[in-house]
Amino acid sequence: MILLLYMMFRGLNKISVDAKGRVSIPTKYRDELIKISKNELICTIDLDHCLLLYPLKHWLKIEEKIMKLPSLDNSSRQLQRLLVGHAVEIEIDSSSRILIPSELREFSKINKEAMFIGQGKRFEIWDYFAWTKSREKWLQKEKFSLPKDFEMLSL
Amino acid sequence: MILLLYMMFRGLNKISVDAKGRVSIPTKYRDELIKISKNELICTIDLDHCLLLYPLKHWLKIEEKIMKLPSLDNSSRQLQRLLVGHAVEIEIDSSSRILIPSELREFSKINKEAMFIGQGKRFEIWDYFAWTKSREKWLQKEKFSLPKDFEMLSL
DNA sequence: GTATTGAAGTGGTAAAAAGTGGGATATTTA
DNA sequence: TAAATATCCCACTTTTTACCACTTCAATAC
Repeated sequence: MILLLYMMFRGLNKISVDAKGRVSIPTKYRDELIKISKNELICTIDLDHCLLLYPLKHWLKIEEKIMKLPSLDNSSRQLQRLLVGHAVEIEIDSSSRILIPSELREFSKINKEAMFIGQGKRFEIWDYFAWTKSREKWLQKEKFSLPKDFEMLSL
Repeated sequence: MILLLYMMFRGLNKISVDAKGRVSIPTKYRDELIKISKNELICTIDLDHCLLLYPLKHWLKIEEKIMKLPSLDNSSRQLQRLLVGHAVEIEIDSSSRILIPSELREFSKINKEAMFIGQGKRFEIWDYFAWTKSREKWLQKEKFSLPKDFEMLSL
């Protein structure tokens, strides 16, 4: 694997979920993920009904931002309840698997097959079917409406 | 559990309420909660019809802020009556349970099943059904409108 | 092509821990 | 003092977790 100073996760893997809700971390991420997270991970939900997997250290920065939002503002409270409210500490077991808590599995509809997606400093975990269906939708690109500042984004 | 200098509570647990109105504190929070609160807790109501559970020490700061609001302002008086007016001291019993006062149970519609949610320095306790219903609503994310400064919040 | 080795993936079991309910005792309140 | 409520303690059930073992796949050597 190519080594970088600031490691970014990328790419996607189809993975299977066993009866207890365990998924094994794709091999190519294992060593790096354990190293940078010290096996302290946070899993939480995303507004798009998938799950987010963060190294704890990185999560804490996000959590801090979220919890500083004003307590009497409705949207802020909602975001706090959704993201922080669902955040669970998890760790990689001796077989390089993580156990996805049943609440999060239920929320994300993850059942037997999932998609594990590198997204920079975090991963997303999708129910496989939900992933393919969502992707189709995203590819109808007329539905894109990027914030103003990014309309000229050069890819 | 992962130890931090400034511990934040996060995550959620479904808990059952027994006939006496007791709920057991999820294990992962117990030690930390007893430690930082010295088993002096305050339970009060939230504007969203759930309950709030604070370590006394932290509650006192909030109470002070609320009571400093101008007495002749209607909203302030309302907030004072609601939050300070409903605040009750409670403690964790020898079985790591708390007894939710019947008035608060009644207010929050908490009956047999509840959701216990970590929210930074405090917890929220919801009736299970009310929680799931509210969550659905929050997830319709087009309804989100965060304060200006946070619109570009990078997760 | 086949055998061997090792790593990775998968599934299961058993021990431990946590959650739950209920009875008995104590305390408060009317 | 009686009734209602709160508290403590024990026991049962369910869930969780750690550990083990088997299968499958891939790479290498013969």
